[in-house]
Amino acid sequence: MPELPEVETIRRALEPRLTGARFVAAETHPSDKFTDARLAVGTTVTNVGRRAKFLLVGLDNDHELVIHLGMTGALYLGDPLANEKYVRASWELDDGRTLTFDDTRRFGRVRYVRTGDYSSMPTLHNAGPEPFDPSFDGPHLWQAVHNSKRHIKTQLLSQKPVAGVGNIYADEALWLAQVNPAKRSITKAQATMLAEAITEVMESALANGGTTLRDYKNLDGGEGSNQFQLHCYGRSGSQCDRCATVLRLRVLDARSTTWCPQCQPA
DNA sequence: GTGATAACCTGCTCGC
DNA sequence: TGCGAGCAGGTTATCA
Repeated sequence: MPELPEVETIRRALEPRLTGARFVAAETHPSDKFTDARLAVGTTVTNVGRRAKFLLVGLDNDHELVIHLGMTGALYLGDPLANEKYVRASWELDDGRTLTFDDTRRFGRVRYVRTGDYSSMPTLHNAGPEPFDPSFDGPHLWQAVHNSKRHIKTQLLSQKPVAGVGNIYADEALWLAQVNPAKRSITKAQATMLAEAITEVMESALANGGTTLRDYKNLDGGEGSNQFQLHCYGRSGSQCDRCATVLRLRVLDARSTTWCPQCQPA
């Protein structure tokens, strides 16, 4: 499930290889989620950026392709995929290569928008600061969450306090900051610890090339290695690395959530 | 405006 | 072995 570190890993690999290439043809799945991909035909890629979990492919006509990988999306650049069963969009480039968007569950999407106009994508439009942005710190996080009555984890997943956090890194950051995911209010001190934890787990995951649990693949089809560094997510029933208490699992706002009842008291 | 919930999807796991 | 149910989860739409 690509979150910020996974999308950024893909972006870093994609930008030098795709910039300057021209889209000469495109084919898509008939779903409205993907048909925008055809609108890029005839344009040239000027840059590849990222905001939150969205890839932003800049084009030379003042437009962008906005690509969200959803749960199972992956991009490949090179020859067309041998197995086209789950190909949702593919672009033929002027140098003979093919950019392929493969997405088994079809949770991903492709949009063609004016550069910077994300009004049709509310999550992107309203996304908070990046975790590596100097403006993201404890005071900002506390200010963003302290008036809400929602669970702190649910607020993180909303992308509004900070961009790019998904279920894996939300669990990891809350564990690192020793904050219970079901809390509906946190102190300023906890907000500072949580902001630092979010930045730390994101930096670590990025350095490890992302987390591959099931579906995530980088641009070359390889896997990340951050799954070997996880302390909390997916480890329910195992002992906490900090206090040896058995980690618990619950469903919080329809999201599986792992936490340590000792380190992260309610 | 805010919060809660359903829908979208399909491969995988588990129990019978 | 085969079948069905349940689960995984990011974003959007809808309703209260």
